[in-house]
Amino acid sequence: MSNQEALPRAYEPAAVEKHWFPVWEKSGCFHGKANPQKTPFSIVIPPPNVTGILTLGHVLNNTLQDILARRARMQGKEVCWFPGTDHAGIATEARVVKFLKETENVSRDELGRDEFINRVWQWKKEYGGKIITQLRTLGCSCDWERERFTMDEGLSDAVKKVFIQLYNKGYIYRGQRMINWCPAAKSALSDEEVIYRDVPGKFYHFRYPYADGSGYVVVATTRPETMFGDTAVAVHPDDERYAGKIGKMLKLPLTDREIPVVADQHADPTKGTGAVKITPGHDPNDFEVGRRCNLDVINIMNPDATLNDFCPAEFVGLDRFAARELAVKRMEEAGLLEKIEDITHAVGYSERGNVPIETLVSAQWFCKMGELAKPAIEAVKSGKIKFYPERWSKTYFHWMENIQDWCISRQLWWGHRIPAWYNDDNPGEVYVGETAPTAPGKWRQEEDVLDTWFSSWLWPFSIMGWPEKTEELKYFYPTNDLVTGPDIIFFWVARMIMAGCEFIGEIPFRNVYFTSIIRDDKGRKLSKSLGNSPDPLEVISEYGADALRFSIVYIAPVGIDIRYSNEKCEIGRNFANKLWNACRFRQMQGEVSADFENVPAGLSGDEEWMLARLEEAAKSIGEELDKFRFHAAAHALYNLVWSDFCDWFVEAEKLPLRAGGKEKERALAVLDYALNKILKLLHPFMPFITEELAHRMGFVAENDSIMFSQWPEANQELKLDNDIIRSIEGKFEMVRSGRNLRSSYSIADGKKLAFHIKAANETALEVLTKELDSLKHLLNASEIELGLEAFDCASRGAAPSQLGELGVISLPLAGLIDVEAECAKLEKQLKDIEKWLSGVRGRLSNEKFVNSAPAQVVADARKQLEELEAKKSQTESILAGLR
RNA sequence: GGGCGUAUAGCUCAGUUGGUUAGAGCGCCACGUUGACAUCGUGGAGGUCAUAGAUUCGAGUUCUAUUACGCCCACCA
Repeated sequence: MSNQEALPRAYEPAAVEKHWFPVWEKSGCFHGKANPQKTPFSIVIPPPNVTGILTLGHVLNNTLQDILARRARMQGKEVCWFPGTDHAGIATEARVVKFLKETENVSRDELGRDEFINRVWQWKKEYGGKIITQLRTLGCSCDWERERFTMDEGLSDAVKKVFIQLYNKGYIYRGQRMINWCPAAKSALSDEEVIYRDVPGKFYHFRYPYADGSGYVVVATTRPETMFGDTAVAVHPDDERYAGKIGKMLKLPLTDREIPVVADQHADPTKGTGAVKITPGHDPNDFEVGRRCNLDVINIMNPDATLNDFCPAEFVGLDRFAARELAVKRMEEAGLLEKIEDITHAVGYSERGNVPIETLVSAQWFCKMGELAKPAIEAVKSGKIKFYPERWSKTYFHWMENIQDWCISRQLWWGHRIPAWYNDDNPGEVYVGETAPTAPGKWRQEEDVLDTWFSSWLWPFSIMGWPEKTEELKYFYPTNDLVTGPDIIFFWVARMIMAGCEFIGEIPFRNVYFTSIIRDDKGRKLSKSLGNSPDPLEVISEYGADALRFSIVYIAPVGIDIRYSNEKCEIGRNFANKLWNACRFRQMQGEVSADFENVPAGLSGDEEWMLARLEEAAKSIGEELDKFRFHAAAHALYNLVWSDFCDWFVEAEKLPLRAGGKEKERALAVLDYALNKILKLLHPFMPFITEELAHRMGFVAENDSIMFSQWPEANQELKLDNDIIRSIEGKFEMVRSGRNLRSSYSIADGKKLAFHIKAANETALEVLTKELDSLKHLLNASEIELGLEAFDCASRGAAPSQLGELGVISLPLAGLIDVEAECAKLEKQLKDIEKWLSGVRGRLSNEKFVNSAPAQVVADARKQLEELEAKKSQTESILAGLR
C-alpha cells in the first residue's frame, strides 16, 4: 500500500485487517525469545477451552492483554505472549460424547477407553481450537509459534512429575471421603465446581415409629428419597423431650430395617422436633455424626443418581426425583406423613452438568492444600503479587486461609490419567511413578483422570517447557501480568500461585488484573439460551476488529460489570473513521514532512498548545496503563484525537495551511509530528488501522511495522510556554462565546459576521491582536472590531457574550437583537455571579476558614472574589450599556 | 449467617489525596454539507450526587446507620 494513493472517504476495516495480520505473523513480529540485551515481558493467556468459541469475555480479556503486550513491545522490551488451549476434561468429553451419538450413534462405553480417546483427539484436530483462529481475527499478538495444549506431551509430563512429587511429599493421598458427585458427568467434582442456587423446595415431616410400638418421632427432610440410607435418628443429649429414648430402636418406614435413636450435638433442639434423621452416606454433617456414633455408611445411589438395589424393590432404578415422589406417596399411604412445608433452600448444582449434585462417600484422590497455601498467601500479603482491583485480594485471602483438601480425581477418560498402579496380587499395594511398575505383581493403572485444573495450575511454567530447564523459563519466568476474570480466582489464579511457589520456588506473575464481567444492556448475564450473547466475529465483520476492541475497552467501567450492546461499537467505528479522515485531511495538504519525529522551530501559539495537549495525553495514557486503568487511557486517547486534535487544532491550522510558504511547511510538520505520535499511542488499542495509516502516511518504512516504533513517553525536554498555552485556551473560550451568540440568533455557520471584542486588559488585548486572524477564521467572521473601550451595545444593537478570560465578545445585529431577551440573559448571569459572590464572601469572612484552610485555598478564594467582583461590575456596565 | 461491590443527567459511566459553578459519550432540541469526516460540525437544554445522621471552616468524596440491586463464601436437618 503506497502512500501516494489517496485515502478513501470512509475507513473500510475488513480489507485492512485481512491484509495486516498475515503480514505480522509471517514476519515473526510476535515471536519472543530470550534476549539478554532487552528487558523481558511475558504474559500467559488464560487458556480457553479447546471446545470454546470466541465470546465477548474473551474479546475483552485478550484485547487487554494485547494492549499490554503491544505497548511493552513499543517500549523496547522482549515480549512473549504465550497462547494455548485447555483440554477441559468434562466439557470436552461431554461434547464429544454428544457428537459421537449424533454422527455415529455410538456411546463412549461401546467404543472403549482407548478408542474413545482416539476419537477425542480426532475431534480436537478437526473442530477444536477454533478460538485460536478467532483470536487472530481480533489482532492478538500472541507468539503463535508457541501455541500449547494442556494435553501436549511436555505439559503432560509436567503433570505427572507434579503428581509424583506431591504424592511423595505426602500431600496427595487416596481416601474414602464425602465428595460432590455429578450425576451428569458421573464423576466426582471439587468443591469449587459446585454452585449453590436458591430454589423452591419442600420440607417433608415424617413419622418414624418406635419398633416397640410406643409412638413415633417426627423428623424433617428435604430429601425423602435418601431415607433408605438412614442409619439413625439423632437427638440432642440434653433434649428433655427424648430423655430415656436414646438407644431405643425405630422402624425405618418402607423398609424392614431398624435404626437407633442416638445422642449427638448435631441435633439442634430449637429446630423442629429436635430430632434429625441421619444419612451418613449422603450428607456431610450426617457423615460426621455417623463417625462419632459408629453408624453404617450406606450408599443408596448408582452413579447416575438412580436408586440402587439397596433400596426397596419398587425404588430400585428409579431416578432420585421420581423416587422422592414415590417415597412421599408411600409415606402418606402409611399414615406417616405429618406435613409438607414449602421452603426455599440452597441446592448445589454441578457447574458443567447443570444438575443438582449428590454428596456421597467415595474413594477419591485428594491433595492437601494447607502447606501449599502458606507461601502463596505471603506472596500477595507482601505485595510481590499485586491484584487490580486490590479488593480481590480479600476474596483470595479468605479462601486461602480456609482452604480445604482438593479432590483431584475424576471418573472420566479424557484427561491426564493418574500415574498410580494397584497390585491385584497384593490388594492395598499402590505404586505411583512415571511409568508402570516393574516389580512383580499384577499391576493395574488407576482408571481415573485428574481434574483439568490440575494441569492448568502449572500453565505459567509448563508452557515454557518445565520440567526441562529451558531458556524460556529462565528468561520469561516469572511472567509480568495476568489478565483474567474474577470468577476463576480460586480455580486458577490461587492455584497457579501455589504451584509457582511450590514447584519453581518463585511466583508465576507480578500483577493480576481482574476484568469486568460482560452483561447485556439490561444487565443480564450473557447466555446462549437467552440469545443475548453476540457473536464477536459478526460484530467484527460489521464494525471492524479495532472498533470492537476500542469500544469494549472504552465502555468497560473500573471494577464493575460491563453493559454491552452491539450499538456501542459505533463508538469505536466512528472513532476509527474520524482518525482516518484526520489523516486523509493531512494527506490532501501535500507530502509528509521529512522529519516528523521532531518539532520545528518558531511554533505558533496553536501549535504549542497542541504539543502541550499531546504531552499531557502521553503522560496520562502511560500512567493509566501502568495502573491497569485501560478505560481511562482509552478516554484520554479519544479526547486527544477528537476534541484536541480534530476539533481545535486541525481547524486552527487551516489558516497557516492556506497561507502557504513557510507557515504551511511548519504547520504540516507539526501535524505530522502530532499524527505520528497519536498513531503510536493508539496502536496498542487499534493495531490494524494505526498500522495501515502509519504506512499510508509514510511514518514507517514499507517493511517495518508501527509495532516496533518507540512508545511516546512524556517528553521532558520539550519546553512549552504556559502563558501562550493559557492564552490559546482563552482564545478558544472566546470562539465558543462568539459561536454561542451566532447560535442563539440562529445564524448559519456559513454566514460571515462582524464581531466586536472588548479586551479585558492590556495583556488580553495583545493576545487577541496576535490571534485576530485566527479568531476571524474560527468564528467565520468578516470583521472583528477589537479594543479596550466598552462597546456600546445599545446604540449598535449588539448582543454581548458572557465575560471570559480575555474579554467580552459581542455581535452587532442592528435591528435584529431582542434587547429584552439579552437583558434578561444578563440579569440571570448577574444573579448567578451574586450568588457565588456571596458564597465566597461568606467563606472569607469566616475566621475559621481563613485560619484553618490551606493558604493556597484562601488565596484562591481571594482571587476568586476579586474576579467575581470585576465580573459583576463589568456585567453591570454591559447591562447598563444595553439599556 | 459472614464478606464484597454498586447507587451521580433520560441511558451507560468518569469524578485521583475533602477545596466550593459536578464532567464525558449516547439520546434529546436548534442550526448547518464552502472539499478531512453526516460514521460529521456548531450551539443548547438536562443533576438538591439513594436516604438519614456525624466529622469539618468546607462533603459527590471521610465515618455510622438505613434502603435497593448485584456478586462471593458458609454443612444447617
